[in-house]
Amino acid sequence: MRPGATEYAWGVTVRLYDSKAQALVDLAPRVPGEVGMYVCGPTVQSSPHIGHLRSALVYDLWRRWLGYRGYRVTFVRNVTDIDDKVLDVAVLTGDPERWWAIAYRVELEFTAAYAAIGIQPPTYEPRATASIGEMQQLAQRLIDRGHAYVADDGSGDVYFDTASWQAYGQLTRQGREDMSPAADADPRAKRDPRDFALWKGRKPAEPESASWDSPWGPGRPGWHIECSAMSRRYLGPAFDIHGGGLDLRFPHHENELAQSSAAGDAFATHWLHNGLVQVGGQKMSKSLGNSIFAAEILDQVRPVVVRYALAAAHYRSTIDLVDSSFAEAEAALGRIEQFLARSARALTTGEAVAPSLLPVPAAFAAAMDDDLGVPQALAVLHETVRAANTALDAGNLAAVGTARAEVRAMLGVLGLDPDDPAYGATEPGPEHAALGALVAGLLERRDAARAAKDFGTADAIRDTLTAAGIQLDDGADGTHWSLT
RNA sequence: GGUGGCGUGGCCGAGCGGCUAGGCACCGGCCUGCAAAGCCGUUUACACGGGUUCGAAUCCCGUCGCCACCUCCA
Repeated sequence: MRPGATEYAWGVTVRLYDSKAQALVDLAPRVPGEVGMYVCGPTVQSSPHIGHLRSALVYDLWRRWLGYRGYRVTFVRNVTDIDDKVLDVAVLTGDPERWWAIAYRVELEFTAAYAAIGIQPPTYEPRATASIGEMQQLAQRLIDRGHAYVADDGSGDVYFDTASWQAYGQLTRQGREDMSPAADADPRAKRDPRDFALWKGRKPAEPESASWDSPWGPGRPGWHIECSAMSRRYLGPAFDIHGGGLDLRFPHHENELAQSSAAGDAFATHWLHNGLVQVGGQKMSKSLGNSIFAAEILDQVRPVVVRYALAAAHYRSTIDLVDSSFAEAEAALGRIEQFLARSARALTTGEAVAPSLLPVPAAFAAAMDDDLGVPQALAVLHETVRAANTALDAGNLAAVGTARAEVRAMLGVLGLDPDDPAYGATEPGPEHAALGALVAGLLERRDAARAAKDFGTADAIRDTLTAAGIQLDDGADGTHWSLT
């Protein structure tokens, strides 16, 4: 247990905006000290974009913060690897039977992108295709309870009977009568357009490899029931937090809630919904062609900076990415990194403990406790850095040491420590030593030139190093260099 | 049309009737041979129009605008 953990666990109040209650509420875990959390993962049909990264990041931050607060978090994020969309993409490749190859390739892309920005792997990451039996059981339970029916057209479809569940619409506070029922393009054998598929009977044109035997004939699960079945399997019939993108509230989350409750499960106590990402004031969409894909941005911007940019805004607000967004994140994070480098040089003793085990300032904790107030928490972080820089200039090394520990603790909790191995930080190797020797030689010549007031030569050397991506810092204790 | 959410200075954001949070950026100053880094300081606000009040970003009314969902979507 980390130092001070006793003062954190269970006595503290983490508040969150519960989008079902539509209010800021105290987190009230079902089992004291433990939190079960389910988040809707991606449908692995096409490459991850920055919106996917933001969503995953939001819940990674929640999970890290709850963990810091002493909760044992069981975090489940699924992979929707069987779905209409996946099959549609497979058809385009000309080999629909191998839909699973696409799903797996895309899943690997997601995993790589998540890892790049320091998103920790979930406790469990179930694929939908591995829980088909649970999905069938849930559908059967709903049929038995009179909340679902087998289509009477011989299709093998099973639908949830929205008319049989008076609470339908409770998550998004819509009356069933208000839901525009005319929009159903493919009513099939639904009794009501608002009903939705729990099980989709296999159509002749669909790949054999995408169908499973069931009491209602061969077919595959509907999208909504996948999450109900997987959350139940890994977290139980009742758990604490269900998260997902704002765009999933309806119908996906509404349907999940309806299915699970109608089946007799208590389901999630709290609901979290993260804001979406826009680009230049516009929604990202395929038709506009303005999507920022993860691989693309990670190629252009340091991953830790991408994380900073996406984490800096409050999780419920829309992030509008503009041209300068990442440059601003780079500047803000650079300031912190500069302090880390400066303070490391000044302090002779290294840190003995990992940053994740250090305590954060109370103001930071208070901000995070209040519905994950990362913007305010970052303000505390920057204030700490400024105070520490002042202490550094004053030569107050004890204060610097304390502040540095706090800064590293805050960065650790936010997953923003640039030295974290997740960002590929490695021990300096022989290349670094060789470079250091070369730079040291140049710096000696520059020092000599400066001593002789030959600033033309001194500046030429600095320009050469700058052009090579090496930044100089003339301090009272000599000149230091770093890679920019 | 329905259901939610929201409009605070270049950006992120606090504020919940009075004491004009905070951070990042910008600009100016200090430091420096000059830079860089650091520190200090200043500027730019409460979508609009009414009203209530001694006093409103904060309360009330109206207007405008934006976003999400209602069809697959993080």
